[in-house]
Amino acid sequence: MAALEQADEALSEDIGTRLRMVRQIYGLTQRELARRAGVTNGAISLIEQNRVSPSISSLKKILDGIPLSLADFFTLNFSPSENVFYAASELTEIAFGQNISLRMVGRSIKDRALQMLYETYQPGADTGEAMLRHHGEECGIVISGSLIVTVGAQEKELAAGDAYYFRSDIPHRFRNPHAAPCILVSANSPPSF
Amino acid sequence: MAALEQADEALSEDIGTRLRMVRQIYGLTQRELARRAGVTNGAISLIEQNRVSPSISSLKKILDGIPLSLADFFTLNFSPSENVFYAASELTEIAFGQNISLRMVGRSIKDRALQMLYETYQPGADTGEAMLRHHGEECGIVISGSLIVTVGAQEKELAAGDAYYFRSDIPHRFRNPHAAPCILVSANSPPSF
DNA sequence: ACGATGCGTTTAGAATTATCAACACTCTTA
DNA sequence: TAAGAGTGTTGATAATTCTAAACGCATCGT
Repeated sequence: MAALEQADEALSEDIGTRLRMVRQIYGLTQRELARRAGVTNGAISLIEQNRVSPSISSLKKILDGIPLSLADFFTLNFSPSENVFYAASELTEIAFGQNISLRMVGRSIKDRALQMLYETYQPGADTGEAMLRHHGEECGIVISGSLIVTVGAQEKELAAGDAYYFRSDIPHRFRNPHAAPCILVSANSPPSF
Repeated sequence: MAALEQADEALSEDIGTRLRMVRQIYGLTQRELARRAGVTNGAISLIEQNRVSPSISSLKKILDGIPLSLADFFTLNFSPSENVFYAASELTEIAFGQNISLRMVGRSIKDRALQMLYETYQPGADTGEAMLRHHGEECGIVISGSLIVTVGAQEKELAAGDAYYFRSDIPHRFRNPHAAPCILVSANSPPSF
């Protein structure tokens, strides 16, 4: 995990760091990767420390053990800045009215295809009669409390554990007429904000 | 020129053939590339014959002499199947109403995006021996007169109706050594000015 | 015809990289 | 705490790659 803290500027030409990152991202030890690739663990150690510059054939053998192509190895962005895990406190809050809290997962990620929100609807919260519409698709699942969801002509009260999935360009609305708050986790693609 | 006839299936893992193709496409000899890269011509010869598997450091030094990044070297498609030259008869006609004829250059080329220029080359005009290079792709078609076009190691005299399409970072040159002016319609992407 | 020039290839030896086995270190577990 | 299995690192040696200089073969100009 420690190596994942490395700066990503190193990735461009620092083959050793790049290999180490890739290996760790794939959850392999030097010995396990060496065994799969048919090379020695020492060789991988030396390469990762940039004490040698591997031949293409060696590097290819190693990457085959992951497996990963040479093109992908040099092309892909293995930057650790794209975190996998986010603590609850790391979700970024997005203002949306007074009674509604939207907390986004992985706000800093660029060029993504998916957006996930942790939504809290206080009693009386309502996205409004002027139904929401945008491109893409979205889905969600109610965690606690209950919520009335309107999609086009359909309307349903969803309780904890219930879920939905619809095309976002169908007009939709969320409201919580109950005394208890409602918590919902939703995802939509592509991101709407 | 002969090596350009190689099949493109060879490109995937055959580093030697891939290097030779790239070198020839860029119009360099083994010795010239070796001089630029700071390696010996013998090394390049051995690599191109796949008699050795170069170290990353060596390969990088060589590619720096072109110049070309490792990522591009493994990623880019240098397949000769993407023709550079198209005879007038090879332009594909696209129907567009009754009075309009559209003749497209390089119909088979995928994933492109470009913009177009109308160019006139007076007698003696020459973009110069210090070959042009920039990012993107460009193509063109000669309207009247004729023009000598050099792209990497390839050179051809294009007459009215003939055309070209190539990646702009391959050094290129246009000249009109004739007595009559030459009119050319060209397109490039992204726009260089 | 001829030498001069330029091309890719080849070979012996210097330089670099990979292997094998041992080492130091951190965990886990008895 | 001590044994055992896990990890990454290191040193001597074997294997591979790179260099330097020559070779054979074309092409060009005189």
